[in-house]
Amino acid sequence: MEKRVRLRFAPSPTGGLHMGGVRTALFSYLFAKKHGGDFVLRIEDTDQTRYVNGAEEYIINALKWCGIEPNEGVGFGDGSYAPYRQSERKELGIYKKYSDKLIESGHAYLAFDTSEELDEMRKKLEAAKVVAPQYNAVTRQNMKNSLALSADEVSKLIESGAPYVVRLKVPRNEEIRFHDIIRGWVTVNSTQVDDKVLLKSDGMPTYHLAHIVDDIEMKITHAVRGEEWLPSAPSHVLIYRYLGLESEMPLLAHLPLILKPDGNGKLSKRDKSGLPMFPINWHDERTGESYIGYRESGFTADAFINMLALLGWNPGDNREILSKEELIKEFSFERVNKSGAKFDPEKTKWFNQQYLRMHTNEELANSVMPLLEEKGIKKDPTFVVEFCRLVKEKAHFITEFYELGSYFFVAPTTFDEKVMTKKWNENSKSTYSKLTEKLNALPTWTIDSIHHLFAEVEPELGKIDMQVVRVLTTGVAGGAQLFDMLALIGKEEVINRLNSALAKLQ
RNA sequence: GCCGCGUUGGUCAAUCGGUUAAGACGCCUCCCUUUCACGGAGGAAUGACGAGUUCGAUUCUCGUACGUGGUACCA
Repeated sequence: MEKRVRLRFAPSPTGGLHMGGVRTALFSYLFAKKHGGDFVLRIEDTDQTRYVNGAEEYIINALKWCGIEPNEGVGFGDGSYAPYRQSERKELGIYKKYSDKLIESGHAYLAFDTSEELDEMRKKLEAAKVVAPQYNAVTRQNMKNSLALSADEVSKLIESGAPYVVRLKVPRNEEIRFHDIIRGWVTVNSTQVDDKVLLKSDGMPTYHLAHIVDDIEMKITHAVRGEEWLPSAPSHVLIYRYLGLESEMPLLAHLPLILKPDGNGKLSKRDKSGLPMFPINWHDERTGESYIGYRESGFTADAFINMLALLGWNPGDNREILSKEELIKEFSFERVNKSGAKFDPEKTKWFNQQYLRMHTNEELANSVMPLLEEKGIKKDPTFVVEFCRLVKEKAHFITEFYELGSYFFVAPTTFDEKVMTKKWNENSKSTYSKLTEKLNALPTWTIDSIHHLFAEVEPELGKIDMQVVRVLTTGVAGGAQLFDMLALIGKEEVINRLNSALAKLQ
């Protein structure tokens, strides 16, 4: 029988979840859903010194907004493998149990070196021109550990209460080969792998031990994480092997990194393109810094998710706009790229624009209404719905709607100079005054009636320049469809605007 | 420094030894439009470099360069 597919997203609550992390969660989620499996949220809070208040809650809320909802885990309801916080799981004694097992089988050992002693060792080795100083098969003989010390000395140290860590005993010069679903076979020589700390002196496991123990205990079938973990994967393979569980090891998938749009390096917390790096607003209590989110920048969650999914993955055909259901249907790790992808702000905006157009005017109005109210604008829903219809074609963000169509609500005080200097002449005032009168005489005020009036009136009044009408009524050279816009603004307001504009102009 | 991973237009990318090397974003031109957009049609722009394997390499191998990640009692 095939094992039930189970994937986990396992962030550490050391800060806001950035978009790279969201993508990792997304890919895991898509794969789990595609195979009718489980998606678990596990919180890896083993480093109490870096714990940030509010980070865990943020992660949960961010996943919720994105629609990447675990069916099991912190914030989403316990399944059969609770608890889902490593700090709580430590109380179960599971990490200790596995670490003891490794010690008993001779694959791990106790190390009493203080951090000062470790620093000293590294300095000494550097001075001796050793390029990569590390705790390993050759250096451990000169350190304070249960392999170098006599049994007597070790038990004395333990009795005296000396703090110690548990380290993995990595063999010398051995080829470690493992398979990655995205990258294929990867081979590393164990000489490059150091004796990783498994259990810290405070009794907390490190990531290396903890995630393996939990993946085993939680029956995880696929371990998905960022490429930055690739170098430590050999250590993890060794742990599974020494535990006698290599054949049950989850399939590994190391995702390519998301890189900065310009220049080099991976995405940082802020980008000069102005686009957010976080899904929703993030305020770091510890540093006092705030970061804007995609949600608050006027992105829709479906657009954000779609954009992220296509950063490092594609469905194999030309489709770029895919719903969550389609993403689930099409997703596979085989189609994930190996190389890092530069984040493209322009394309990101384009994605949101596509989704903006797909949403109905009523849906958009629901999102836009509160934003208008913040500006002190109260309009009835039918007005806002029509406003959305007229503005959405040119908007990239919901938050742009007001800015893009402020003239719907506020009469102009200045008039686009470029247009006016080019198109306004001594005859204009009389022409547009007459036009105003004609408009004022219109018995009905609809898009069609306005349109017709403009067509009819030209032989009599001469050339009417639409852009001039636009500037007189809105002040700006660009904007929504002219007749539709005039219709929505309303007869009285349009006539007022024209009159006051004409009064100001010569 | 060492080790891992990567390298197709400016960016995202398809191709799984044989193509005029798709498509998308952005950019440019034209068309549509009595305004603004949308839309449509075109255009410029690409296999890092060097060897090898092969009848044939973007595709396989090696080297170089470049990029990126790791090198903690952090994840």
